[in-house]
Amino acid sequence: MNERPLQEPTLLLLTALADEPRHGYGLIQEIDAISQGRVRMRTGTLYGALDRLVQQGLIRVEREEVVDGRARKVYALAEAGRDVLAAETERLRAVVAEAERRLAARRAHAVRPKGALA
Amino acid sequence: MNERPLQEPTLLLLTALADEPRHGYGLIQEIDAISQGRVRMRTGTLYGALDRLVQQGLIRVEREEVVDGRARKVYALAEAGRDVLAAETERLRAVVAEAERRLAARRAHAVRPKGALA
DNA sequence: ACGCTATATGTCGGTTGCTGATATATATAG
DNA sequence: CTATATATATCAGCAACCGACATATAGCGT
Repeated sequence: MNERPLQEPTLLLLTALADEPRHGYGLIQEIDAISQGRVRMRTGTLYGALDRLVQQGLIRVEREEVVDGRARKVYALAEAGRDVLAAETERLRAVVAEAERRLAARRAHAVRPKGALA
Repeated sequence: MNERPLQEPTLLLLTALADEPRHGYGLIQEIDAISQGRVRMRTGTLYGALDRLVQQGLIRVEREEVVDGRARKVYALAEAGRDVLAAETERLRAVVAEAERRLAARRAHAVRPKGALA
């Protein structure tokens, strides 16, 4: 089992699956929405990651269907994936809070860029 | 310029430098503290990342000193690094909030593992 | 009929960042 | 004189991501 922290594309994938099952292409659009257009999931990342996550038991193939003549694979978050996502978000939340605290509480060490005025 | 999202070791490095300058080995201990012992930064990751971040202009070598006969390099967060860290934390905070919202608002689609009883 | 865009899945080479191991050196404690 | 803590550094290997390409159907405009 891989205990390494999730990279962002993977984190977003699990997040996009957290409320309901979706198919690959739908995930691209969903992630685009979640990130307010800042992250465009590439298909190379997507389908590789989906296979990997199924392999790891974090998600599973819910069903395969054909809609408007186009084949779809619908993925759902598995229990293990839900646990991992919950743990990961909690950890990240702590890191984010710490970073913001430090950014606010920075010292006089603070960098003064050459061109900056008082 | 690399616009890819930061991985966690890098995020923690910038966070650890956000309040005041520190030297390499001090960063290992600081990150250990920040993450409540959950992340042990390896030297292989550390010194590689420090070089890379200097190269990218996110941090800089503040000074070199000798304390108790041991040489140190003290790194400080640069303006660019501060900006990146601020942007990154803000983005992560949104993702974390979204993930938690979805985890809470999950549907009846919820996974029922094979062995589970009612 | 033809081309373009959106939908939909997939492969593959290359790059990047992290891991784990190894190396080097000084100071302190036992 | 050995072990541990402090301190920096390199390198092979690996896993995940990126970008480009491939394939196919549906629908819309011209």
